[in-house]
Amino acid sequence: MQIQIAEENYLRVIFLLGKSGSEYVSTNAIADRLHTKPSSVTDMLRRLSDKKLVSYVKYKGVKVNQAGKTVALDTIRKHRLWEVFLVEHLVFGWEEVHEVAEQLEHIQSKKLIEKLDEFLGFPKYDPHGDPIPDKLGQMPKTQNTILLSDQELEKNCHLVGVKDSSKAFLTYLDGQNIKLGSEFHIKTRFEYDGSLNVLLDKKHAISISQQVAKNLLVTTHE
Amino acid sequence: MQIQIAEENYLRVIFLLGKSGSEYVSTNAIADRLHTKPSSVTDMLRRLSDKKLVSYVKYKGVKVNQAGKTVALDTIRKHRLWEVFLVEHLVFGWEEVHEVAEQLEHIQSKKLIEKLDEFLGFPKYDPHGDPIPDKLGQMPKTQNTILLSDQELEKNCHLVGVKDSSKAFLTYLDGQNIKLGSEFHIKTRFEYDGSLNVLLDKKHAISISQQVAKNLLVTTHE
DNA sequence: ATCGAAATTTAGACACGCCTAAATTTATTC
DNA sequence: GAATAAATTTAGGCGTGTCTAAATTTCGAT
Repeated sequence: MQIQIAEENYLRVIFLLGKSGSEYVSTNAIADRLHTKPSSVTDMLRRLSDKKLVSYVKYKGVKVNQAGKTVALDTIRKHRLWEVFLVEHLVFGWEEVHEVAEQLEHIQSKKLIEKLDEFLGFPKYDPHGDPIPDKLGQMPKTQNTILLSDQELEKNCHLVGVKDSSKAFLTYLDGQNIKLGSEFHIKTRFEYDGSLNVLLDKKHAISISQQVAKNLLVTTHE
Repeated sequence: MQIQIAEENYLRVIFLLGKSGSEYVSTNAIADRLHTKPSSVTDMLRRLSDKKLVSYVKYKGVKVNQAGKTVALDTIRKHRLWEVFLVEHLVFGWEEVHEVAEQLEHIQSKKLIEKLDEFLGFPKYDPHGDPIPDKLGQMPKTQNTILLSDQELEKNCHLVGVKDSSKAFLTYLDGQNIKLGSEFHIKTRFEYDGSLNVLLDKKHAISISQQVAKNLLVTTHE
């Protein structure tokens, strides 16, 4: 059974929106994410259901099943490995890679992806800190992380990921000189709006809104 | 006007089969090269003709026109740059790269291809010795080359390209330890069948059939 | 110049993946 | 619990790209 490019895209998104396939995902959520219409999504869900890649319950939602999860993880692996390539070797910014990786992830060649993995030095995380499944679909053990908004005052921690990978958010972080690995040290937390005064990389004193702090994943301990 | 992936493929093949667009190409030739049926080719030629990318004369053949040539050259550029990447950085054999490059060539991102070109060091030739157009569609000046079958006896020359890039031929060359840059020195030419006794890379005495020699492009002088 | 073979095109069909508009189901609110 | 709003599905249609079978055109040989 041949799996089409669009099908791979849907499976990846259903898997991710459904928290690794554990929850049902709504038609509208998928349509938003893929920039298509809900009716198109319904069409595709019927097809994926016919191919036994998802569990689809009309009017309720959809979930990947075992076969669909395998395809989704494989697609995510390819997507994230290409993102690493683009950032580390072609000098793309982390806010630019998603669109291109969305095309590259559909190249069909087992050998290509294994060689790429090797070329990249078997990376465990992509440029946004998201984990890269291995060739068997196993995710690396996730580090102990908390949101910067939940971090205590006067402790050091490092950025290991972002919850929001939108271009807008990543561009904002670029502007503030915040990147993966950056060190944060919270000096003040304002109860009024939850915003923080932070010392970034021991050098820059900056202010961070709660909205932003809730999308930054940092190490729990120094 | 949006150009589809399949259309890019057809244009590339029409351009190449028609000697850089200078000759009309037959429906069957295209069908063979793309592994489709002649009737499918006819359908596509009508579409490409409607889009003014080719000159198509029913029952006679098809030729790329100026607009089509631009698309073809751009596609060839992408195809050959990816081939260089696969061979130089991912350690693919030159006989393996065509299929994968045929997928990669359709990734749409101007920035990607310019960054890739830079990463590769602006190569002028692909792993088969074929020239890579620059971003304006200009081909590098071709070196003075002749076929090994036309080379004189007792002269040194080097392999700079192959006329036949089929997997079968390239695999044969691999087996004989013949690669781009290999040095040839013809010791004997047998008039009977045109086969050659050759000293390869100053080390190996091998015999080469006329059929093979007619597909090897070598430098004219040492 | 004509007959038969080969090449090519036409006709009709189908899978994929998307759309709009209308109908249906589910959720919410009074 | 009936009315309205929101979410979802159905119906019907369209462009892309392929196919098989049948019709047409061109080419080659006598």
